Amino acid sequence: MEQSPIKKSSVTVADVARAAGVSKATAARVLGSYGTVSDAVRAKVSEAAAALGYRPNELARSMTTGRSGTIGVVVGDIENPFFSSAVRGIADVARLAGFTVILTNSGEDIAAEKAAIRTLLAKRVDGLIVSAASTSDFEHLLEIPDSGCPLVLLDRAISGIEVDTVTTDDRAAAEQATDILIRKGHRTMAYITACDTPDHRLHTLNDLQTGSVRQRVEGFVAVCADAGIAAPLEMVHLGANGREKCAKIALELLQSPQKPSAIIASDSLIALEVFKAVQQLGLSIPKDVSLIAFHDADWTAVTSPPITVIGQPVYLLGETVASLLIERINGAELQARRIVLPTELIERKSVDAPIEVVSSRPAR
Amino acid sequence: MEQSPIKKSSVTVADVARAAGVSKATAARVLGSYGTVSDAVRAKVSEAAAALGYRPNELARSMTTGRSGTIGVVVGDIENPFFSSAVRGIADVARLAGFTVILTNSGEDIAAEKAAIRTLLAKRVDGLIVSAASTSDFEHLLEIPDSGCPLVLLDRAISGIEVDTVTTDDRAAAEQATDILIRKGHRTMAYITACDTPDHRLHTLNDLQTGSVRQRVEGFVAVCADAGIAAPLEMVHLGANGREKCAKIALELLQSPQKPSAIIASDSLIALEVFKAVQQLGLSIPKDVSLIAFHDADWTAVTSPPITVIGQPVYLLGETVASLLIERINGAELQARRIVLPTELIERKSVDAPIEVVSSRPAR
DNA sequence: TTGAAAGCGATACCAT
DNA sequence: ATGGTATCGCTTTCAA
Repeated sequence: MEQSPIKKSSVTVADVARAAGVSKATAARVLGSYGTVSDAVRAKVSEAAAALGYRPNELARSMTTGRSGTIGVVVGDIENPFFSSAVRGIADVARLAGFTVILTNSGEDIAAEKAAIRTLLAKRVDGLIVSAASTSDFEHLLEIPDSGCPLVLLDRAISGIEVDTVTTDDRAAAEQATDILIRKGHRTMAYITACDTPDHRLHTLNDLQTGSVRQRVEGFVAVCADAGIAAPLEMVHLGANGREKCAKIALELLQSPQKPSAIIASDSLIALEVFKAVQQLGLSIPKDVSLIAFHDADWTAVTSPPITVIGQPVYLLGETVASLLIERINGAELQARRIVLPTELIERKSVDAPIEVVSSRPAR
Repeated sequence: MEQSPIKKSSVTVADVARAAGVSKATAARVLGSYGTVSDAVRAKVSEAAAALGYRPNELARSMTTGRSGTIGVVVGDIENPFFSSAVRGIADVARLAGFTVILTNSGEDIAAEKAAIRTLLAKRVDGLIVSAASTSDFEHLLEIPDSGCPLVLLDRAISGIEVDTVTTDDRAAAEQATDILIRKGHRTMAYITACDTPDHRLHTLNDLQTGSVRQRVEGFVAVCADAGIAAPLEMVHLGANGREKCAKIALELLQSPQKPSAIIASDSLIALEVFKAVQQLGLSIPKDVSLIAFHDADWTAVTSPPITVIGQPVYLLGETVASLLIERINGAELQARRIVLPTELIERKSVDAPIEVVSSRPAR
């Protein structure tokens, strides 16, 4: 009496081999498509496998081959369109190369990031892509290549760690944006970011733990300084993570006595909250306040006015980071590569001269 | 002469056991935290493990325990904010329960979906969440529970398959939206969806392969029929997948002699293209055309005018589907549950009466 | 509490 | 071309 093909415990190579009347080794050869087998045997085994409903156990295979066919990805927040787009790029390249993606959200929390990496390493991913939450706390990242697992950094470089890194030219982009604003006559600006410090104030550039933001603020500050604007660091506003906090910051800023005449939003989520706040207060862009946002989110083109943005090749960023990683997995032994993708300032209608130019020249 | 702790091939329980001077079994007990060990031994082993830089091999563990601690997720497109939000919900619940998520994009392609599922099953995921591309081609889905792997359907129910399913009340939502439009006096409407058929035309409701869309169109058609509107099926427009195709459809529709006075967009991506098309043609919402969109994407509140939408609890959808799956993984043996989450019509400013009401009443 | 040994499901090396 | 068998790293009886 034959067993029904639907049995709980799975069918193994041994089962198939028995059914086909060959050795385990031979059955394994055809099922795993390696080695050499005669056509006759191949047919017999395939048939038996189909009849029994054989499904390979990739875990067992991974254990002996040492490759899991999996790459781990750690990002801050998959809900952020920036990351979803990058992840899509990663996933597409990975799939084409025969890899599968394990995705984890760190929520930009360093402890969560560490835990995620530990888990991923335990699952023996063939490689790891991480968008690091901190530029200073990265010992756990160093352990990755040490344990023999290739690592590629996404969007955020870390100077103390020699691995492939793919970023966009954040500094140049920020300089360009700031420059445009200053040329228009802006002197009081605000750079809003989700980054934060314990006391929510920015004392030095070293307080900025997100690599990309650090670069941008450096650019912002440098251009401001060149223009003779005092204390540019004080124009950087931290802690805009999550809708509420973000809205609160935007609202306070726009109602403050030192209301900036222009705002640079460090991502599209922040830009959206700024936009909402402006509407809510009955102000208008760019008359009352100019706005430039990082990330050319799809909706930024349809608002009134459409928003001037720094377009980043996000999908490409994902594709590139995945490609580099896969090269490493396949054994490429080269120096660490640092790829910087260009951005593009897309001028729309959210920037204009400030209403009252507070110039340093004597009035009248 | 001791080996450096940084050796290529990984440190195993056996290595730790040797270093700690205990048996492999004992070392495994403390490293895997199971069984009973004396405190003294535990300390010794832990110490040795730390010194050697031991990292557990989850693959090996999975092979003997039969659990991989992983759940597979198959969605159409992670870049679509609908799915990113749902995936975030899934990932959060999964992480709390100690599971990790393998994410795959099907691109709504049935072959890709099948391949993904095969791979996931081979990797021995503990459970599977899929947003099925087709309501009719689902034999491959049936094999999932047959092979002993719990399956939960996300957002799209399939009548022929008895598994847990979490959806939103698409039909009711569509009825409500359609009703609002008709009450305002609209008779010529357009329902735009990414769904498609070989000839891009909708002959019968059965042509609709996406579960959720099928429900919505049923609602749309039913309410239209109730209102005495002829041939509502012809008001359903297919193939709006991808920016270009989507834009093309919107543009054609808005310039056609039978220009609809109202449009229902089946997701936020479509709504955006419609919005762009309207702007591009110099038309205005809601004067020239009314618009209602499925999915309360964040930006829909800030456009001019803000868009009336059908808010879906997407993150909750993800959380729920993950919770159900995990219950099953933990052995829950109940009948298939079909959970339908409520939606909420959020009225903003994109709906108004049509300019010229083509009524069936005699003119004047 | 601890240890010895038998799997788990594949691959891989060595014969034949 | 095929078969026998050790092996991967861990868990899990079963004894001691």
